[in-house]
Amino acid sequence: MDRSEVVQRIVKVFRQQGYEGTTLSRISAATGLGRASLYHHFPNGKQEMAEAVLEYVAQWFGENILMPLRDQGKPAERIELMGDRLNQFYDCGRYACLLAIFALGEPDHLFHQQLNQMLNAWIDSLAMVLTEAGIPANQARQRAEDAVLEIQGALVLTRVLDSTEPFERVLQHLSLKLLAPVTC
Amino acid sequence: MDRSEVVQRIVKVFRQQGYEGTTLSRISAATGLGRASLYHHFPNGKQEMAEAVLEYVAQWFGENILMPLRDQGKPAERIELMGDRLNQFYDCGRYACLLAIFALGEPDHLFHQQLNQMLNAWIDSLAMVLTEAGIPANQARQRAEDAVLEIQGALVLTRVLDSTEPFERVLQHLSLKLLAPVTC
DNA sequence: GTCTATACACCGATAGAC
DNA sequence: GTCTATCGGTGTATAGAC
Repeated sequence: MDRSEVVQRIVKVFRQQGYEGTTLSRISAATGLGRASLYHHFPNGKQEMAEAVLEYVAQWFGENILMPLRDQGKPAERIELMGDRLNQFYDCGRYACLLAIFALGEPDHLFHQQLNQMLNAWIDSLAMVLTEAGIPANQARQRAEDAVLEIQGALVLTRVLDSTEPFERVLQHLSLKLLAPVTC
Repeated sequence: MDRSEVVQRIVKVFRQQGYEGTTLSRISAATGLGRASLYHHFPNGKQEMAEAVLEYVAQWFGENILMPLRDQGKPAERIELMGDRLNQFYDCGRYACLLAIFALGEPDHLFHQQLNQMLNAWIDSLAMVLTEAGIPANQARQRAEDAVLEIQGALVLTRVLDSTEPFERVLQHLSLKLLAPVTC
């Protein structure tokens, strides 16, 4: 089991338990590594594990969500691809979003700035696709923000209502809503 | 300081710190009561405090959000009123939603069923207003769910982006979107 | 009701043998 | 690298005086 596999298992714990709810015991159980081994791989302890988690997710997100958005191909297809990847990433909405989880606690939380940048990068990439599709810049930004907003909201509803329906519905209508002709 | 005031201060702690992040020390600091005093008021400790918090919020929510929705008056006005109350409740989106916070952890969390009921009650009440306004039942339910979804998403974005803009924007467009004429 | 004192478990983290 | 053993600190929870 290499480091990437270990980090992926830790990601799972943080996503399920939140930052405060994630304990070394749970991480130990999830990875099969003892406490001391964990400190061998992550000398700075829990915080370093959280940083590794965030780094892994940021990289995955960049490769699987942002890059396809900036890639070639029809706008609609790129957005559909993002939807597929999101569906995979969030397991039909059953997994919570680390952005939302790590944003809890004090507003000046450890990772706040990093989270802010990630979210903005996502919105920006999405907006760029829309401007490419001929949507005015301010409208594009707005719609992109709305799309991310709906995805985040859908994740909450999916968890609380115990149904993947909201998440799947939002994904289904993503490209249609985003690329709808400008009316006003 | 009566019990209600104490509970309100505890609510604040849970909303800011989440369930796991809320410690008796923080509650003690927020209320001015020592550990032992807290156990006098809530013999079952932290869990009972969380239950009291949820009960308080459920009651506030019922009186300030659900009742007005079921009340008399034009649908648009009732929805606007809900928006005002939400704006007050979430402090322009700066406060997180307890529904989302308490939904973390295992899917079969302590409060899951209660959260589920609260969210469903909200969606149902909203859908009822829409059917009253002449919107077909299935469409009404869908739109109501969408509205709650957008509010939850806006809370996440407002936190992470450090701007109340998304939340305020969502509230502003609530009644227009909900009561828009059916097109299909 | 609130205080001091305290019990006990678990937290994150470290040391040292292997 | 992983183990056992252990540290100091903090968590929840209680007991008993006032």
